[in-house]
Amino acid sequence: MPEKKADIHRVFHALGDPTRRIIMEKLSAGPISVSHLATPLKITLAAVVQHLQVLEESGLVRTEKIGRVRTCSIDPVGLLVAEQWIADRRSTWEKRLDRLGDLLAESDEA
Amino acid sequence: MPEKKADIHRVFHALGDPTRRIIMEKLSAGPISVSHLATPLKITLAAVVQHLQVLEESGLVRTEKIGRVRTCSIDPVGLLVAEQWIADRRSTWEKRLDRLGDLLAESDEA
DNA sequence: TCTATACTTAAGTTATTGCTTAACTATTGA
DNA sequence: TCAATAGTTAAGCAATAACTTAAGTATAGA
Repeated sequence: MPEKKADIHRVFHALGDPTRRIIMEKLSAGPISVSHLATPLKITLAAVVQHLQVLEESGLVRTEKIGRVRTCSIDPVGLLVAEQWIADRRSTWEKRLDRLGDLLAESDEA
Repeated sequence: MPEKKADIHRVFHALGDPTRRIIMEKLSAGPISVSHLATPLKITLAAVVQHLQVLEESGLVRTEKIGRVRTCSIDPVGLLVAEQWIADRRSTWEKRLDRLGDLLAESDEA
């Protein structure tokens, strides 16, 4: 069973590593096997597998093993969680600016 | 001069730390001084200052020192950079699914 | 002017991460 | 059946990151 938690902490921690972001960029173009994923990266297959574990546990990547080949693909859940957190911050921040604008407009009228 | 690079690496690395995300959450409610920011956190003021440096260098936070008080606030640039990266991945991934859907529809017609 | 406040900076320690090597399992194809 | 392929897992190492302490500077208020 795939470890899918997708809590904010796991997701942002996973995205914090540059190699894992490169993996995400590759995967957004379409599903690919572990060794094909590893080839252009200058690290060992074992290291790639470890990154994939982190990505899968955070809900950013889904994998399925058929025969001896594990195929990896984007799991939209993780990206959604991250997108949502950022949107929440921006929205709170923007609402505050709006209220500030209203207050300034009011004081202009006076 | 404030170090504002806002490259993807800096931004995601900065957001990868839970304490820094708590700082961002606090700041989205409005500007606040360094020591007010530090009070609820269970780390020293020096540690908070270090986190703020990372956040400022990544373009996620802006600070201004007036007198002896440094006031911190959200810098939307950093959040935009992160949001954009995620949106790009999702969009590429979704477009691929659409093409896949078209192909399946075509093969249904045949 | 003198003291408290609000940071700032440097140095050192500890914990976490990313990586490698190496030995292993499971599957495929000749 | 036997070798090559594809991935797994554990152990250990080295770099980085987060944090602390401690000593400093600059400003505010009495």
